This record gives sequence, C-alpha cells and structure tokens, in this order.
Amino acid sequence: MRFEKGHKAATRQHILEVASKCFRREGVSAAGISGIMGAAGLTNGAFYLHFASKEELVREAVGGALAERQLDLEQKLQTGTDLEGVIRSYLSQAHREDLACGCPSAALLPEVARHSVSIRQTYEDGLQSFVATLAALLPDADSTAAGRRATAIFALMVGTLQFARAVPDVARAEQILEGGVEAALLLARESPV
Amino acid sequence: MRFEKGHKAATRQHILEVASKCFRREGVSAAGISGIMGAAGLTNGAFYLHFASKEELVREAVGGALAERQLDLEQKLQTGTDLEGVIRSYLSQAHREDLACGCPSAALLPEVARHSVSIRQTYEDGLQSFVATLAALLPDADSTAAGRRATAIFALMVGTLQFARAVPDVARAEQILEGGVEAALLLARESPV
DNA sequence: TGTACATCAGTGAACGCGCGTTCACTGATGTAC
DNA sequence: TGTACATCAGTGAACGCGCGTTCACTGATGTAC
Repeated sequence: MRFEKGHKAATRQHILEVASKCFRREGVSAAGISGIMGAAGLTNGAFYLHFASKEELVREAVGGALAERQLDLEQKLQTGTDLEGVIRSYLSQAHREDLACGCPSAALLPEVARHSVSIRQTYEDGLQSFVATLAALLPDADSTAAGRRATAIFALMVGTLQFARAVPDVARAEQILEGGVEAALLLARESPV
Repeated sequence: MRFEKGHKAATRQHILEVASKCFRREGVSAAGISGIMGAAGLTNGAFYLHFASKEELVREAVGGALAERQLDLEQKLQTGTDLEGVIRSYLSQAHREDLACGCPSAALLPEVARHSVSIRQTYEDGLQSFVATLAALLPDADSTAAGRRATAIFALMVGTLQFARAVPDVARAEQILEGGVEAALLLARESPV
C-alpha cells in the first residue's frame, strides 16, 4: 500500500482536530473548508474523501472538542484538583487568551444554537456529561438538585469567560474573572435547596 | 424637497434596528448587507449612503441593541418589577424563543469578542451600564462588591439562556432555565463578602 | 411663467473575492497472469 | 520476471453563488434667472 493501514482514519482525525481549533478561534461560519484543510496540510479537494459536508464536520468537531474537554476535566480530578481548582483554571487569563484550545461552549454556544438539531443534540450530550462530572464534586452530589446547581455553576463560568473575552481592557477582564470565581465558589458551597 | 426633513436620519435608524435583529437572529458574520437592506425595504446600493462599512454597522447595531435592552430594564424597574422579576423574565421560554429581540449578549458575545477593539469597547460600555443598573438592586447596592456580584449574576443569566437555546429538548431547556433562576436568586440574596 | 441646472436618497448592475462542493486527474503501491 | 491493470488518498481547477463594496444612473424636488 502507498499508505500504511489506518492512514485515512488518522488523516480524518487530524482534520477534525484542526477544524475544532479553527472553529473556536474564528467561529463556525467564518472558518472555511479551504482554510481548515490548508491548516491540516492538505488541499480543499481532499475534504470530501473524509466528510459528506461541512455540517458533518461541524457536528463531529464540536463533539470532539467537548469530549476532549471532558477528558481534560477527568484527568485534572484524578491528579488531585478539586472543584475550586477547576473553577480557577477555567476562569483564568490563560483560558481567556487561549480561544483555540479552550472551552467550546464559551467559544461557540450561540452559533451552535443556530445550527441543526443533530448538532444541538451532540452539544446537549456533551454538556450533560460535563455537568454530571461537575455535579459529583458538589457537597450534596447525590441529591437531584446537584445537577441543576452544577449546570448553573457551569453557565456562570461560561458567561463570565465570554464577558472577560469580549471586554478589551485586561484589568477589567481580570475583575470579571475574579467576580466569577467568587460567585461560582459561593454556589458550589451553598447546599442546593 | 423630495424627502421630508430628517428622512435620511430616520432611514439610517431604521436600517440599524433591522440590522440589530438580523445579527441576533443569524449571527453577525452570517447576516449579509443585501439581506439586511432588503429586510429594511431598500436595495444594497443605498447602504453606503448611511454607513462607511459593515464594521460601522455592527458597532452601532450592537450599541443600539444594548441601549434598547438598558431602556427596557429601566422601564421594567419603574413599573414595579423587582430583581426577581427581571431574572424570571430574562430566563423565560419567551426570551429563549425570541432571538431577534432578545439580549444581544446571549446572542452575540463570542462573535463580539472576535471583532475589533472599537466594537468590543462599545460592548464593554453597554455591559458596564447594564450591570450598574442591576447592582443597584442588590441588598448591599452601595458596596464595592455589588458590581462584581451583579456581573456574576448577569453572566449566569447569559450562560443559562445560551444553554437553554442550544439544547434541542424543550423540557431540558426548561429545567436549565429554572436552575438558573434558582442560582441567580441565591446569588442576589447572598450578601457579597 | 418657463427653462436650465443643482440637489440628493435611492437603484441595480458590476467589481474581485472566497464560499461549499464537484470532478477529472495523479501517482505510488498491490495484484493477476 | 515482466507487464497490464486495479486501488485509492490526494491534487487543484472549476462550478454556481453570495459576500462587501463601488459607481453610473434615476427621478422628484428646489433654486436661479
């Protein structure tokens, strides 16, 4: 064979990873197929050997980014990071500045909401799983309210990071991030009613 | 005169209002000049009689949407709505479904963050003013912590609405909105440290 | 009063460009006989 | 062993289309003389 076994699958995965970063950095509708393929070291024509459409790429790239973030969270927890550490790492200047490798929710949510049901369903699944992992860290992890509370904490984190990225003044962004940490910790400690 | 006095200014304002809705409904980069002008009852060529570029339109339309929301909030407060009412109205199915006339932050934030500093500055000003109005409703309105807390509450509202819009399942969206209300009220009642 | 001209918001075709997608082709390798 | 053919990931030009922007033109009105 000209190409070793698994080469095509590896190329597909590579395109997905590059696309997932381009989408977060530039936005889904602003990132084009040619640009993504070029960044992956290929030409535009090869795209349709791997995906049926941009829609399929978006769905898989969003799902992949969510899965990657989920793995990252689980790894943090296994190496001793607690909920406060997760919150502080999420609401950090480093995360604010790293759009391409950061949280897909913070970078893409309103755009995802305008896409097809199948993309939104992929997103819902990833969100559900992420929030369940967060809920397990709350004081009353077993209560039915923990899921709702974890969702709210994550929503606060996402909104706060988006605010911090939108404002041009870095000092103001820092205040916003700190206020977010403070409020998220309060929600985390406060037992849900 | 063929056109009454103030006609051109009124047309400009009309284009701004139409554009502001198109941007929220479709996204800034997905909404085109021709589509916006068509929706305003004009042809694409007339656009450059009123604006120097799409960039200028985006800046003014975002600023306009923020100002409109600010006025709406102040009007709600003057007619007896309290902070809880504001939160419940924001985190409602009606708002979830009305993208075009809803909160520009929930519809556009990640996209705004990718735009020029001047657009982001316009956004920061609008956000600042909105949050200051919310802060005045907190129990400790005069403390320096109230601003940070109000920002966090608003971030929670924005993130929650974005979640509710992204998930395709309406029942799940309703749970997300309710969890957001609960957490926002907790943050509002809890005195900032 | 009539006529020539100025004003100016708006028209609609055209510009170059990049989009998502298609397709004839390439070229390195494996297989058949 | 040599040769003809099949395989298939990838190339790169082209498709129709819509983008943001430009521009010669329109046509209703006001002004000058």
